[in-house]
Amino acid sequence: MIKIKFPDGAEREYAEGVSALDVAKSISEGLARKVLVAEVDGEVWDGNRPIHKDAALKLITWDDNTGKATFWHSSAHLMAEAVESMFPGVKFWVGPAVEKGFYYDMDLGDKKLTEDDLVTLEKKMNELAKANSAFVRKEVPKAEAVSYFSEKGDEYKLDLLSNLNDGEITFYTQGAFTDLCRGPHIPHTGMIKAIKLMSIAGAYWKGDEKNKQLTRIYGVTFPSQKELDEYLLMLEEAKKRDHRKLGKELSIYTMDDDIGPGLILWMPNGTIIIEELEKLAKESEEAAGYKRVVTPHIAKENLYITSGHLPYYADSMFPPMELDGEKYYLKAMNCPHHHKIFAAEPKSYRDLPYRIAEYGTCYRYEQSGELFGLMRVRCLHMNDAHIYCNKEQFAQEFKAVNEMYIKYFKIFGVDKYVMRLSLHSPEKLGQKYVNEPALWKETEDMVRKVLIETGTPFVEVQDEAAFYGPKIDVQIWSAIGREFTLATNQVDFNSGLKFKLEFTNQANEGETPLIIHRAPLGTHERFIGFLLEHYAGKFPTWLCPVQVKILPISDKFIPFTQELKQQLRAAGVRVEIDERSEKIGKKIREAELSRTPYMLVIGEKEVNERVISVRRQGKGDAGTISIDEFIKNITEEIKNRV
RNA sequence: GCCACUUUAGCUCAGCUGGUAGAGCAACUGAUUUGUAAUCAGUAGGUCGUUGGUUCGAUUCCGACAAGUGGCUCCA
Repeated sequence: MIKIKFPDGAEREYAEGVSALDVAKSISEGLARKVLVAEVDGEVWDGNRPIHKDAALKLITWDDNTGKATFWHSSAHLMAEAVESMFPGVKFWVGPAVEKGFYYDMDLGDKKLTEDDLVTLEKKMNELAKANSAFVRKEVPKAEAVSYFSEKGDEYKLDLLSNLNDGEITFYTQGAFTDLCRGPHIPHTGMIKAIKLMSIAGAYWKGDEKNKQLTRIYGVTFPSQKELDEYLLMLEEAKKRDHRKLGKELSIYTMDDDIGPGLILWMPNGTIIIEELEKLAKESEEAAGYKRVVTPHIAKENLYITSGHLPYYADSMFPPMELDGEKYYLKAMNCPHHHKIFAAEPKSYRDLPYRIAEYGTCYRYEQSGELFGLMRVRCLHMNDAHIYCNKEQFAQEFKAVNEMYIKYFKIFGVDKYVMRLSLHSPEKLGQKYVNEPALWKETEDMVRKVLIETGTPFVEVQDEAAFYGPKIDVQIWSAIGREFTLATNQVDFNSGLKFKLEFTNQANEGETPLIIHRAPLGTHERFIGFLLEHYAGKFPTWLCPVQVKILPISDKFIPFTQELKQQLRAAGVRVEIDERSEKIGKKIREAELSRTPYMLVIGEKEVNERVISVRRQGKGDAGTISIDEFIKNITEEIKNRV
């Protein structure tokens, strides 16, 4: 007999060799039907794998993320089984669970998959699922595994095997399909009740674009049809928040084939939002001691040779234009221009920290496949600034920048974001990163220290730094789940040296400043794209292109509404009148759909009593109020940016 | 840039297997003068993304290109 200890502390005795599923059954049949996998002494195990010694056991169901991941990983095997039955000779690479579902990468030779194939595959998977095939685990000696896949001519699995040792190789078989796999798996295929194959994509082997491109199929599965339906409905809902859809509906921006891909035309509504954001940025930057500068959109090649951008990023810049025997590039970043402003006049330690800011226009030749609405464009406006300081000032400056981020997030009510401390990879020094190991270590430690001291939650990631230094990226997610860097705060120990920037220190010696690159609001493009999705189009009043819509009940009341409009405009409120001879219901409907925060319904009663009836977007009738009081409230709301 | 898919009126979308196109909303005109999410009628609007090819004939079939979409790679 062995002792099994449960998470609640209870202990029960079972025969040696008992499985997690047996244990579940001893508790209840219903539970046993739900158990997908188990944790045995903290290690994830197949539910039907025998336990031979005393152990702590946790039964894992769909409610647990580990359960979902296992379910989806097993689903990937089920899909592979279906694929192999349809396309014998297919070779598989890896098929992991992802955040929502799973994929499997495979080499189908010359066969091109189409969406019709997905439908057929789905059918086949459903059929195979109903067979209730158990996932059977088998430990295999390396030599045997190698010969198995050698016979199949499967170079991909042989590649995986080359990194594994005897004793850690297991095969899993369900039905007619056997795969090299660490496991664990759910008990049997019958638990997979609802299947949806989402898309076909090309994916480079090992994620390297120099390698062969494999076919990747994405799918998602659920233990019930109901959950799949709910998930698909949720996807539909998310699409309604997509900034590309909202941007069109609310006339924020447009694009045009004759202008070019990734080039945004900001319509009047979008421009109002831009101007409000700039106003906010200018206010807070002025308060934080920044000075504003303006620099040109282009510069000579030599600037980017000095900055070191050309060797690293020439491919991401628009090709140069030749003028008077000189090459000029559209700027892809503002920093070199700003460095030249720093260098224009001699600096002493008394001038530091020297902070200059610009809503700079940058052009980046993003790969065509990378463009994505407002989130990834080729012409962008950065909320950019550079802070030149000495090492003693660094912590304070870096901290102040982080505080500005947090202040903005509060204003916009952003709570779902991750601060990512992006570090370099030592093995890529001299390639992706400037070859200054000591400076890398020093600055990375400084940044980490500031984050810890200020209690800012963050995650560390390797190989995400800028080429000139470590950075903090703020990661956010689009409505359809794609991840983006919204804002960035970077340390640069390199450009000061490259541009021979200097200030005279207290000892009357020349010293190179540290530079902080920061863009708390990222770019107009990405930030407004993000805000559209964040607010689902319902901007707070201070950001709204049209803050008040006046809706006269009939033509008779238009003179009064014009008077009202003048008063509101004089108070700095953006206001429009719907003068059409439509019924009030229609005017309200359209004002609601355009997400106008305040609607003022004006009829006979209002004109006679010189009051206004207020309706709030999404909230309905808000009662009657005096004109003065309304103006006082709304201007207060706008001023406080609530 | 790579893989897959898509492109029909301002918008959302119909249009079976080839015989040059339709709806709703929007726009315009007229009627209506309206009390908190769509008043009625009429009019106009499209070389069916561009460009080659197959065909007596292409929105429809095939190719190229462009733009967009889902991924991969990339992302200063």
